[in-house]
Amino acid sequence: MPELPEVETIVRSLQPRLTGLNFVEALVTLPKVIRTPGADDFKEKISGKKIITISRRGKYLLFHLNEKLNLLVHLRMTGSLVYCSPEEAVAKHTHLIFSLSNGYQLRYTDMRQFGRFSLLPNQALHELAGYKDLGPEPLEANFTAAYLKKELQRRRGRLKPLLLDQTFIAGLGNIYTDEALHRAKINPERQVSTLTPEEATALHQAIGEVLREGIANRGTTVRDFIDGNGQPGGFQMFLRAYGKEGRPCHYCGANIVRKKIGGRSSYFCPACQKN
DNA sequence: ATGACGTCCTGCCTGC
DNA sequence: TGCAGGCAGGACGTCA
Repeated sequence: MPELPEVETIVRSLQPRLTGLNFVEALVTLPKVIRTPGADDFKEKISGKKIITISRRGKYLLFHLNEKLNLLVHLRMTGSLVYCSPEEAVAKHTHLIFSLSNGYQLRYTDMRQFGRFSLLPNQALHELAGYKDLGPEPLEANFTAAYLKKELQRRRGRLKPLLLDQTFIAGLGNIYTDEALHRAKINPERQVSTLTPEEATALHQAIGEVLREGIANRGTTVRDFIDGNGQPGGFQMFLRAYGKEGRPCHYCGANIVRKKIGGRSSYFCPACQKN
């Protein structure tokens, strides 16, 4: 599931391949993946547009095109965007194929069909539900420990669901949230209001660490994730909590447990991360 | 306003 | 062995 480090990895792998190329044509075989405008409009409007650059915001990929247009992509759970030769066999669950001006293709494959594409002018982008209310980027300088402390004070409820809330922090998903909480030694069910300043500082530190290490290792491939060249990531080798049910804790050796919190599987050490 | 829950979707895993 | 059913999960809509 592409979270911030995986999306960043995709951006970095596609950027040198796609910058300066034009979209020639879009072949849409599953129209519902086009969120806005309609699939027909989408195909017509994207044809001939030039890719100026590619960036990331939270878990969104953003293709900046000429004529002030943006192609916004959210890969959700199982989506992938791969740059390849038109001669390569088309993978199962491929729903969208862009032909590029150098003869290559950019293909969108998504087993669960949850991913979505939007083609929007600059202004409409910042009015789009889900995008407009994104919280701060956790690797940007303005996401400080002091900021996190202050924001935690005005929120209620359990910590983990809050960290997954994209309007609170943009880009964290289930994997990196569990890893950050484990490193900070904070229980995912802790009531937000009970966090001490020291814990908030530790959490801030841990979030930065796991995201930076995730990016340095080109993302986490538990099952599906591949980058823009079709290559898996490497951070799964370094996971300490996520998916480690029954395995010894990196810090104390106690068995990692799994528990549903807010409808999501959460992995944590019951000894290090006491509630 | 806020939190909880259902929805989308397919492949994999479990249990009979 | 084969099949049915449950589970996984990000974001968003709906409901309380």
